[in-house]
Amino acid sequence: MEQVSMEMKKGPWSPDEDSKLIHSISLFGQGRWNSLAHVVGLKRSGKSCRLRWLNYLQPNLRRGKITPQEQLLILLLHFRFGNRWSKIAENLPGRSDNDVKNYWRTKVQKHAKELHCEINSQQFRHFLLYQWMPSLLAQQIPTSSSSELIVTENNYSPNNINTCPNVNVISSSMDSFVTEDDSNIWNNLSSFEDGINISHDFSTPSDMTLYNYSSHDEDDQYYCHNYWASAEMLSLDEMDLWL
DNA sequence: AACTACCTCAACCGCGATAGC
DNA sequence: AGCTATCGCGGTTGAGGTAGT
Repeated sequence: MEQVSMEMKKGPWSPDEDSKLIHSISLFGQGRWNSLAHVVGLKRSGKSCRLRWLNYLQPNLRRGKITPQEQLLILLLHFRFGNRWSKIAENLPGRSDNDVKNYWRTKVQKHAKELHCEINSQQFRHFLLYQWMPSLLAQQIPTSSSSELIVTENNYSPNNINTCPNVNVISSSMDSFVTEDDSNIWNNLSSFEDGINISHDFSTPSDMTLYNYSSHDEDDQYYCHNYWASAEMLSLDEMDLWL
């Protein structure tokens, strides 16, 4: 059982507590968090220790801002997994579920609020797909102009999103995207981090975007970028097939 | 310089799932 | 089968930092 809460320290961790926890994990490994804390004299709950380790102390965690590539992945994976932050974080090396959750709450939810959209509404999903995601792609390849052009021509903005043509039409395709078999998203990826030898026959925007993220080759990224941009020119029927 | 509003993110909480006895 | 401990997840909070006025 957890130790009596009045004995437990709460709040920010001190460097000394951090080093005790790291030392304890180096000796005994992860798991049995209450015992780990007790062994090295940490007055912390097992829960608190686990959280501190997973979100802050464990090696290979990435600090700093979420990159445009990571943002793209979060948006795409959220379409598929919903608020399953740990599931999304599994696909973002070095990021914790807390990082993903914080990004979603501070950036995405805020944006939905500014647009006067429900976070899960068709309008907001459409905005993500046709404006936000292409703009994130454009940030990755600043020398290319096509996505910037697309966004400009669409002329989406917080003020006119509700009047954009077709804004209410896409939801059924999104629903099928969300319920698609999880494994499909990786169909064209041999590995996440260094997936280089991959077919260019993307079947969905998610495949393309994930490939773009995984590729370190500028030509490949440019290809992906234009592929995405060209999707904007497809009819909605064709888009349904993609999604 | 001082104040305020907003943002970021570390940490906590509650709850359901699972394991072990 | 039932109870208890532990784990893991998603939701939420709030302290500290930063930008704007």
